[in-house]
Amino acid sequence: MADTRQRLIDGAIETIRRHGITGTSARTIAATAGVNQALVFYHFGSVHELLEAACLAATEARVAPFAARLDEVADLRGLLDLGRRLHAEERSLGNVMVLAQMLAGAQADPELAKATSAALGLWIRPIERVLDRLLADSPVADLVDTAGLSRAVCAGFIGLELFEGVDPAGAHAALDALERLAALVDVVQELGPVARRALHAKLRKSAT
Amino acid sequence: MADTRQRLIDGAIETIRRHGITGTSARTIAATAGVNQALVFYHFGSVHELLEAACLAATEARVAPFAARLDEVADLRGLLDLGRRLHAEERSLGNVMVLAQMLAGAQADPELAKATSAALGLWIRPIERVLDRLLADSPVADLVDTAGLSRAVCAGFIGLELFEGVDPAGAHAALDALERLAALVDVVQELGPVARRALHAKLRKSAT
DNA sequence: GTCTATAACGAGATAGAC
DNA sequence: GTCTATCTCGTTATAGAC
Repeated sequence: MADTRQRLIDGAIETIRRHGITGTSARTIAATAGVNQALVFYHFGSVHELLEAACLAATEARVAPFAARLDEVADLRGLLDLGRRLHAEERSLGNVMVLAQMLAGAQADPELAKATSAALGLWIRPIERVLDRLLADSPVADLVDTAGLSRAVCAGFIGLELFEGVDPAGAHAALDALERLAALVDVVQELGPVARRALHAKLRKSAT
Repeated sequence: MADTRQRLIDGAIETIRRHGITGTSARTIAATAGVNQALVFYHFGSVHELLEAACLAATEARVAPFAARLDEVADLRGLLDLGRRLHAEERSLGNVMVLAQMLAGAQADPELAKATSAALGLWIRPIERVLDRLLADSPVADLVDTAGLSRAVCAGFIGLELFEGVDPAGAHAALDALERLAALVDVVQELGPVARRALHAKLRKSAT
């Protein structure tokens, strides 16, 4: 059957989610997928290459519906709402956890690093686009780097996901705190023209 | 010698930094430490327990001088400067990387999770203290949760550290973007009383 | 394409000499 | 306290039957 490839990809993702990168091997993946261990090497050549393929495929599948919802966001408040919903969904569907584990494994492995970076890019690009759109006419527009900010958001999600694994209550408090901080930017956006100009001048001065 | 324990602890940290959690074993640790592999089990009982001890010891050693410097910070701008210096130092000394790897391994392992959470607490508590101190008389004081914010900062550092392993330029851009965002809070802090009251009222309204 | 069998090796852990 | 030797198991990967 041609869907053995797919079963292996799904099995790889599920194994990373359940046992982490340290508990992921050709045997554990094959057991999860319900296929023979040797098929990992027949179809993908190595565990490595299977992980790379699985990481990219799973991320693509997860980003696609998210990107569509991003395009419907009208303001920063809506973006925060979407972010919280996404975070809740990720706790069960778990693509962020997979990326975090891949990222950990990639630190000492240039090949994994390349694949993981590509997968991360799938999240980063749509987030950067929506930030560009929403901050276009903001008083902080020319002082905020959306390319950097989108990467910071992704890094934050990953850090929080790992944090949640060892301290769920702490991670929840952290997310709440970040939302309130982001609300600050939202409030600044809605300030009157006088306040905006004052703030703008101050920001310019402090941006050196 | 009694310093074999210490050599193993140092070797464990160095091994995690060099080979990640996936490349860390009794054998690789012993090789790095220059001692016999069996001594891991004689001194610590298991690789697991060695990792827990090493993680806590290394974090304590790294946090102690940092906590002293935190107490000397006078304002938010100074805190940001210290954060950037810390980040640069961490790239070479690497305690954050160790924590990130431990965190990844802890996701599927309750015992490691407990030790890692304890080590993270060593970073979180002094950060929370300085945030409490600096934001005490800020217009956003009662709208910012310093407990959550300190955890978000730590999670962010860890996410950025992992990010840097696969995309150094992107991680750098992310850090810059975050600093500019934090500067926004700093600017708000220095607003005049009229603007502060206006902002405060808006924040209150939007905090529901 | 899928299976069994197996090679070659590294893992955690222990026993026992020194 | 440190070493060698060893046990048992899981790991990647391949060879070859079907």
